[in-house]
Amino acid sequence: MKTLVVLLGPTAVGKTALALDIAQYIQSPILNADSRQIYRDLHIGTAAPTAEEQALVRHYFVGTMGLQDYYSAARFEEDALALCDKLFKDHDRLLMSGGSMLYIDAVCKGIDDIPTIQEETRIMLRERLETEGAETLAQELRLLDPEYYAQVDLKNTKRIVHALEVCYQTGRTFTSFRTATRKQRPFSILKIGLRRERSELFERINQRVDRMMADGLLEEARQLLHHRHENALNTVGYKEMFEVLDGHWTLSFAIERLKKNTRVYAKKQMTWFARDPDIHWFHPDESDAIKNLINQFHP
RNA sequence: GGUGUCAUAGCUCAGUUGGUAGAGCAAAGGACUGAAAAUCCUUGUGUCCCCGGUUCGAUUCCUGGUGACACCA
Repeated sequence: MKTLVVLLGPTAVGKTALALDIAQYIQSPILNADSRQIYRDLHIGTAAPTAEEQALVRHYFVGTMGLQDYYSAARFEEDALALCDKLFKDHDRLLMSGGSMLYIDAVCKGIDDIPTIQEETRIMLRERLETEGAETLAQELRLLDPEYYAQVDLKNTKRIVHALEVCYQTGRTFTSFRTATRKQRPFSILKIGLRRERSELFERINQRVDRMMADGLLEEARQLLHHRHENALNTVGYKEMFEVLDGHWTLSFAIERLKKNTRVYAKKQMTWFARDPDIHWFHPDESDAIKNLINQFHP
């Protein structure tokens, strides 16, 4: 039986270093599950694996997409499964490492099959949102998909817009695509979660932000300024630097906000992962215990 | 050493004409199915510096401490 070992945890907890260790131990490449490190040109701000680290272990899904390319959790599910299928021919165990919650769940549990929304539909809805407002769109959703309207957080405009996109493009309700069934995988999955004391994690986040600044995050953001409206750059680290480059924020204020926003992100990840009963939790220093667990794992 | 001002949430402060208190920041909790590092929701945590006094009742007024700051020596 083939096994996918999934190493997950909040940002800055120490996944990258441990992943290199584990990958070498089980002789696997690393399948990176990170919705931002997958983009080319986002090096410093996403703390992406460096060239040296990538020379030690083969990495997939790092720097493979252009900033303007459309990508999603569903695409990741598809790409990752295809890659697993291929790599399992030569490996009994593969390592996936990352912190993008929905990406990990898409691979481990599956995500509903919903048609990819075409560019025209997306643009049309975006324009209607701007001209007619969220309330009008919400009322329209009430007519087109009353069931989802009753469930959705009506203040979360993104959700409403997406549901309408699906309704328009397919002529079906968004609800009809939402099966919420857990997909079966042709391999077993072992989830290993990394966690630290909150104060310890926050201290690491602060230090990492300081290091990013020293490594030239502001300059990296300056190079990417003309791509700022791409979703790839709607990202902690770059958003704050753009405010500085616009002259809206001082650098020191931006650094404080960047640290805070990273802490909030880490908290959000922990909340998400805490709901998953399949995760085995460890401190990042417990690499021996983690290796033992991997060895003992016989599904 | 003397005089004055201040002492309230993790921080910076407001406030209570005497009925145990609230803003900002920081923080905490949560939702989540195709943009997810996205998007969205909820929450005030407190010996009001300490010992006494006055009072039905003191964080508030008074005496005395302690600490910080300022000015004078």
